[in-house]
Amino acid sequence: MTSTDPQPLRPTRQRIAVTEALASFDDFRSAQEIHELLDRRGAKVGLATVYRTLQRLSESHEVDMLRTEDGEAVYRRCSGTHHHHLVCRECGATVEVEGPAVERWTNAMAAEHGFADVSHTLEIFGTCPRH
Amino acid sequence: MTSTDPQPLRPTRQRIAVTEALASFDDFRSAQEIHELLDRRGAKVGLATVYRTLQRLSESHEVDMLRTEDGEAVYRRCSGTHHHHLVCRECGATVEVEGPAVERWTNAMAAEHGFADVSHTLEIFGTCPRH
DNA sequence: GGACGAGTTGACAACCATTCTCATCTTGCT
DNA sequence: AGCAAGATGAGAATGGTTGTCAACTCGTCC
Ligand SMILES: [Zn+2]
Ligand SMILES: [Zn+2]
Ligand SMILES: [Zn+2]
Ligand SMILES: [Zn+2]
Repeated sequence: MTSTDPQPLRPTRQRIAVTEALASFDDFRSAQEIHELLDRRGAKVGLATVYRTLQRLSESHEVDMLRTEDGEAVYRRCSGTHHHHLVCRECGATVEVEGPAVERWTNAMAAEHGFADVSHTLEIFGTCPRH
Repeated sequence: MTSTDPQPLRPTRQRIAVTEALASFDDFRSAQEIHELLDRRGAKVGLATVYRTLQRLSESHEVDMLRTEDGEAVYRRCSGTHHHHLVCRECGATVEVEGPAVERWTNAMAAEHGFADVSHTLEIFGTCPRH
C-alpha cells in the first residue's frame, strides 16, 4: 500500500473538546446542539469546526451518525463493533443492538442480485418503556 | 372511529401529473428532479406543489422515500407491501427486497427492550452488476 | 346554473442545516 | 527557530425544503 493512508487527525484542543462532549451524553445530538453544549462548558470551538470534526469522526467510524426523520444529521459516541440502534422517538434514548442474522441477510440479498461493495443502514424507532 | 380520517386527496391535474411522472422511472429521484421532469414534459406544476404532493404520497405509503447520504429526500413509486431496497450507489438502480426474518428480528429487539409503536428503516447500498 | 367553503396552487420569500472562503493560527518535525 | 501541512473560525454563501397568502378549483347544496 503506497497510496491513500487515512491521515492521523491531530489532537487539537478543539477536537479533544468535541470528543469529551461526545462522552458526556448518551443520545443522538445534532452538530448545533453539541456546539451549544461546548459553549455552555466554556470551550470555545467554532461551529464549522464542530461540523468538520463530527464528520471526520463519523467517517472513521469513531462516532455513529444517523439522520432524523427530517434529514438532520445527529451524532453519538459508539462502540467499536458494527451495530445498529433502537431509538426512542420521544426522548432519544438509544440502545445498541447487534444481529448477525441481519448482517448475513443483507449480504445474501446483495449477492443474490450481484451487488458488490455492500453497506447498509438500519435503525429501529419506537417509544421506550418510560414513554 | 369519529376522529382523524386520513382525507381522500383530490385528484387534481397537478397530482395526476406527479403520479404519472413517478410511474415513468424506476430509480429514486429528488423532488427537484421530478419537478424538472414535469417541466420538460410540459406539465406546469409548481415546485412547492411537487414537494407537498410527494410528502403526502410518502406519508400515505403510496411512494417510497429515503434519504441519500447527504440527507436529501428521494422518491420512488412502490409496491403496496412492506419492503426494503437494494440501491446502486453509481446509477441508482433499485431492487425491492423482502425479508420476514428481518422484520421478526426488529420486532424482537424492540420487544426485548420494551419499546412500543415500532418502525424501522433499512436500506442496502452497493454497486450493481453493471458497475 | 350560481353560490359557497374547504381544499389546492404557485410565485416568492424565508428558513436553516451545512459547507465554503480564506486569512490567520498550530502542530509536527528537523 | 523555521517551515510546510494541517486546522481554525467568522462570516458569507449554498441549497433543499417550508412558509405565505392571494388567487383558483372542486364538490356540493340550493
Ligand atoms: Zn423515551
Ligand atoms: Zn449491520
Ligand atoms: Zn449501477
Ligand atoms: Zn422492514
